Amino acid sequence: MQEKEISQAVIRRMPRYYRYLGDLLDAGVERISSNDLSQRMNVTASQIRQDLNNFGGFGQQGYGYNVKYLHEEIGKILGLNQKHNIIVIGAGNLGQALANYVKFERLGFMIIGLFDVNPALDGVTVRGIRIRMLDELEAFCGEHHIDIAALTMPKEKADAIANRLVGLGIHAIWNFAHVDLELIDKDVVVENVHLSDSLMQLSYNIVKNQREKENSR
Amino acid sequence: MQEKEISQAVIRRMPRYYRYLGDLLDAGVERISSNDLSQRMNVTASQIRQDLNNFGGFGQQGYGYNVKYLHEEIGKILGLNQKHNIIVIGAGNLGQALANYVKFERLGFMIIGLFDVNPALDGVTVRGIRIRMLDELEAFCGEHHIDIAALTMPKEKADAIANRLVGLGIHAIWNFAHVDLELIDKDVVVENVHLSDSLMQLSYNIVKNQREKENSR
DNA sequence: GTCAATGTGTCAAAGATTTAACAACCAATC
DNA sequence: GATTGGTTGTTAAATCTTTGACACATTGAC
Repeated sequence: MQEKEISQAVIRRMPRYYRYLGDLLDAGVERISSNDLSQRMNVTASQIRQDLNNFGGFGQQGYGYNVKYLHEEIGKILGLNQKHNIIVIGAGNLGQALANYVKFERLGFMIIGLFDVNPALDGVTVRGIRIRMLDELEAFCGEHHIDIAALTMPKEKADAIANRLVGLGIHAIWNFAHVDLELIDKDVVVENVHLSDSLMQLSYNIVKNQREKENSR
Repeated sequence: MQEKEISQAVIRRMPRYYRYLGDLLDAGVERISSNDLSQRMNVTASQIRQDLNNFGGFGQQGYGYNVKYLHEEIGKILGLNQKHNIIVIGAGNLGQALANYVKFERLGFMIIGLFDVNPALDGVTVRGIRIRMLDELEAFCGEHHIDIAALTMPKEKADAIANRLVGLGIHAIWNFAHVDLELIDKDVVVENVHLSDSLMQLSYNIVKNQREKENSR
């Protein structure tokens, strides 16, 4: 039934296309060729055409791509044509930062709940969103349809909470805790944001750069 | 002079090895085989051996890898044997979240400065780090050796600030702003953390999952 | 309406990454 | 100190990804 599995390498590039097309749209550009776009984005035109063709032919020979249409289509591919409700578990700085990020709402990601265990935070609101205690989780999930749970709490508690959420029917986890979640249900979609890993990668490249400079002297 | 370029695909996996080896170390495990590790990490043993061999032979036939030694060596590869000073530009929730993240310090990443343009934040301290106004940037960078600048401010200002930092001699940028930085110096190392992109990837996989479930009914 | 210019979709080649296979080596036991 | 079992480093094959090339459709100028 599946058309054909599309590699995650391709998927990783789609949000970037979406962003560039959005910028072009804002700038009033009506049409664009893969060649023109490739120069702006610093990738090959071939890659752009190949990537887009995974999802069907959005362009027209001799014309290029209609910016508005392509932007919309990529939006659909990424699921941005539907709203996604998010709850954030862990209302510390990071959790609150996510709640304050207005950009997400424009993409259809609505943060509708914040949870924590710290009684000092009970009832505090962040951009109109009330922080609730974790024991209200079950009731809240019963009342609202939740698509995504963002985990921004210490890693020690991540597995337990994640599986509690899975038990409540949540199918997607945006994981900021620095562990690989071990979930009871293998069908749950997990996207990890491991800031330490990102920092270590940066560090590797710094050291590499240093070595290269030393060697070229 | 360069030994051999190591692909970023390999580098991306190194922090994860580092983390697992750290956990094993804490658990008191002395030695581990690529096979055992591969099962814990859910990758192939072949990949582990191949990855590690990019940097030299850390193991011993018939024995495996010494956990402590390998952990240290990967640390060195990732540049964790030296301290890195970080300044954060943008002392909003995200900037403060980074400043509060104690984990980074244990890896040698020291956040020593926070900068913002909001006068209401002037002089406020986060975990002992004083928030400074952006016009103090030049003086601060003159007094301290800065390795990394983390950009957690709105994307509109990112390019200007980034190039100002590059002008001050900073060679690495940890970019949380949702733009591709256009830098005057191509030798600067940039590591992007695009949370929106990550969320869109998650969204794609949610929609994909939905489709698959529908099709299998 | 014709024709040159443009630019996609697609196929094939090149390149990169991952996996499998195995020889060479070490550890541990007897 | 020989022998068995275990495990690496490394080579080769398989797979996946990216790039290049071009047939063919469409546009726009005249």
